[in-house]
Amino acid sequence: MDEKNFNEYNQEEMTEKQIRILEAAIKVFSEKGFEGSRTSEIAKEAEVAEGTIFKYFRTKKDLLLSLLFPLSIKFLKPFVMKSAEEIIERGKDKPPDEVLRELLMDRLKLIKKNIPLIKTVAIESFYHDELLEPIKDKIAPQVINILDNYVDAHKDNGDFKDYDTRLISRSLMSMLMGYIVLSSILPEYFSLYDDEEEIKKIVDILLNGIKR
Amino acid sequence: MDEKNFNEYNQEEMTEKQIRILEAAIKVFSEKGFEGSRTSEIAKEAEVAEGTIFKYFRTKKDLLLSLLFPLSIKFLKPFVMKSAEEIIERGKDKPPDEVLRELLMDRLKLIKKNIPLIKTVAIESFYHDELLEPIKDKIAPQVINILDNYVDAHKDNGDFKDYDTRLISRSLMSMLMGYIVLSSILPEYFSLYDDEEEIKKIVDILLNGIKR
Amino acid sequence: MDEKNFNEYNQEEMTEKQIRILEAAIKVFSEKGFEGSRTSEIAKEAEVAEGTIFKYFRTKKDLLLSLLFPLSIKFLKPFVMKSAEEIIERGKDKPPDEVLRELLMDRLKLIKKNIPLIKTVAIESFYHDELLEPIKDKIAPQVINILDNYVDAHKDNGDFKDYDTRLISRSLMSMLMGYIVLSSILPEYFSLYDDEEEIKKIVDILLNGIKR
Amino acid sequence: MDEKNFNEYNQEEMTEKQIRILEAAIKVFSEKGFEGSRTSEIAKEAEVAEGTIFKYFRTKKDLLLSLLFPLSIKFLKPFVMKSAEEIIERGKDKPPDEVLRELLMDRLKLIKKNIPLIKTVAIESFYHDELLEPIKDKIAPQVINILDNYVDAHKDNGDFKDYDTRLISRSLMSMLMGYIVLSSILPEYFSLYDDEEEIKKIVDILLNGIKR
DNA sequence: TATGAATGAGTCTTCATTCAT
DNA sequence: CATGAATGAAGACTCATTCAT
Repeated sequence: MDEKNFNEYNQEEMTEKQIRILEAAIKVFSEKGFEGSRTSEIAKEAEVAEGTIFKYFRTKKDLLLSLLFPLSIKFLKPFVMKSAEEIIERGKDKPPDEVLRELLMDRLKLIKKNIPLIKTVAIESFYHDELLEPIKDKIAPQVINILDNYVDAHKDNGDFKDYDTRLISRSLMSMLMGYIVLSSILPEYFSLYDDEEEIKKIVDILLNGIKR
Repeated sequence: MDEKNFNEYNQEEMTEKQIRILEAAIKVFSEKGFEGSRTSEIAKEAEVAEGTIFKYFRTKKDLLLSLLFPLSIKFLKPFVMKSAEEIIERGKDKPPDEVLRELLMDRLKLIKKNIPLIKTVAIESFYHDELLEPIKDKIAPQVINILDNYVDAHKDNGDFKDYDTRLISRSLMSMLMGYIVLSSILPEYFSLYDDEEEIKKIVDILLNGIKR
Repeated sequence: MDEKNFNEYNQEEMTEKQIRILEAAIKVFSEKGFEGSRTSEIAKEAEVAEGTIFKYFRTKKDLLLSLLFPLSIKFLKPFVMKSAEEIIERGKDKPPDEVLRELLMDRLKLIKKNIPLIKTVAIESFYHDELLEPIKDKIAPQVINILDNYVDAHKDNGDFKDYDTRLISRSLMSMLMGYIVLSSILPEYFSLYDDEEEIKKIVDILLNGIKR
Repeated sequence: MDEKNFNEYNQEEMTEKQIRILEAAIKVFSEKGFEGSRTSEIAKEAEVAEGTIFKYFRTKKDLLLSLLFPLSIKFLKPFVMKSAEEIIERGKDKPPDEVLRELLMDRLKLIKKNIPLIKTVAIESFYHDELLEPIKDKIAPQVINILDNYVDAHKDNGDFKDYDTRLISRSLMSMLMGYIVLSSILPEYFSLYDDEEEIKKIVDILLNGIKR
């Protein structure tokens, strides 16, 4: 990274070895944290020599910042593709709860497939501004924009109440994140049903509230 | 810590210097992460010699584990004191939305006052089982128990629907956590109103949902 | 060392750098003692970076324990090779005093060439059981066995009196060690003649005693 | 010590606490070596506060050098008192082997009672010239002088052969030291009989040799 | 006089990074 | 390109020594 911003990586010029290193880094970083990880362990995990890492990534920090690339590839791309339009399009002939369930279920699966990557980027962004900035500037806007569009569409067609759009978007994210985080850290307390059932109840509460 | 479990620390046998070190550790750990923090910096922050840290805390890791003590003191004690009974008691002559607002507002203030401590313990518990265990065994049960009691009381008197108690508790936590985390990381997107107003809307959504 | 016992080192798999470190360690340890030595000084003496030491020897203690290898190589191997048989063989056509002189002279030269190594291992074995054990189990038995064989042969052919074999072996060692130690620490008192002459007199006393 | 030479200590101006510290130091030094010993452990052993040690001995090194005082008190004084004259006096009406046995037995007991002190001073004198010098200049001459006198007396009256006096003295020391050191380090090999019997055989060999 | 809390210089050891092969 | 031996700066931790009480 460094001078190049992470978009420049979008060219699929990554060698197989480079990808292996990046994936090893995701694994090790997510298990030990960035500072707690050793380049030697990443090298072993990637089955390359330690020196090879530094052929592709100038520093260990570079390796961390480069995680933004797989993050946007794996996470953002499908997010964007299955975009608001599509969801709303299909939503026209379905009740809003069903659409919302589909949407959250889809995101849940996507997140669960990429927990180590997301966990690492999320946590390390607290400590490294160089990581936080691109998230703020590139990734968050896209995610938020899609959610906002979805919410706006439902507000427009009268499905949702007239809350601030962003408040509703945040509520969706909160409920999904809360489920993922709490049920994974404290499964004995918070892992109640299977994902399908959980999402159903979450959507129910989100739409109708808990008050009788 | 060592052999004693953290409850044994409840005796206020801490010297002023020990407290200063612990507070410096909270500050530095929360800014740099545990592994990224230097004992030299903690010493400077606490205005003690580096060696003094190790008089009180045998290792740097010990210092981390000792954060469980202020966590339970600062965070759990008032949580327990303003207990379910009190809340429900006062709740009898008030509408449930007002009670819930008070409850969340109170927790929000408490959390916001202790962000660095909570952030550190939360994040580092991913990487240090010795930290996770006491949280799972001692702290989480107490917090969850109080919430559950509150929710059960409202279910019993017909205020809340008949969802699984734990699901409702989790929803309360999710919405509060989601607000705190998202509005602090991405304030330009998610810091919408002042805390008072935010809590009001969060409670409104929780109770009544977003569906028109 | 670690799990492997020191015999496994017998493969000459040592790099030149490893040997240089070991020799530097012998020098510095013998001058300052193990605890009084600094790894930084050993590194300088070996002309390697301090970190390099720890590539080959996991800890400073490991470096000490590894001295057993050169000790058995340099000291035991020739001891064993010029073995009892050879000495006795040659002894057949020579008077016993001449043979004993040759034997002690030979050992004296060997010891004097390796004073720093022997001194270090001897002294540090007081303080480190991991060092003492292999000496007791591997090295001492071999040395003693050779001496015993030599003594027994002379007892058998009537040269020596019928003392306990081990008593005679010990007397040989005592007289040699006593000479080496006393004449090196207090040369002004105990360095009387040259080695050749000293050994001659020592053998004379050992064989015939001091009583007129 | 430092400026004062160790004779100045001869004034029995030592407090009970000072003595306790010195004895604790002997114990700990002999078990761990000087550099391997901690002043904290010596303080605990002496049942005084750590700071108290430094009231009496300016530095840890001072504590080591001060061992010369008990060494000369405990070891030299009786050596000198039961002096050559006395031994020779009594020796007049006894055969020389009996006298030698008594002499060595007496020294053996004295040494065995003070092993930790002697071991420490002996070993540390390799590494600290400040310790070696007084030994060379004050202690060794006295011990050697007594031995020499004893040997000379026996040479004069025709008991001993006409070897160099110092050579005979050294042989006595070597045989005694060799027995003590070897039978304590490798008792399974070299601890053959009880002290009385050992000394008898040692004297026998010294006087008459091993040759038939 | 005796204490022991506090100090900080000094130690071993780790680990990201370099570079000759 | 890839390697991995070598580096040395930096870190956690120790411990002799000081000093206020």
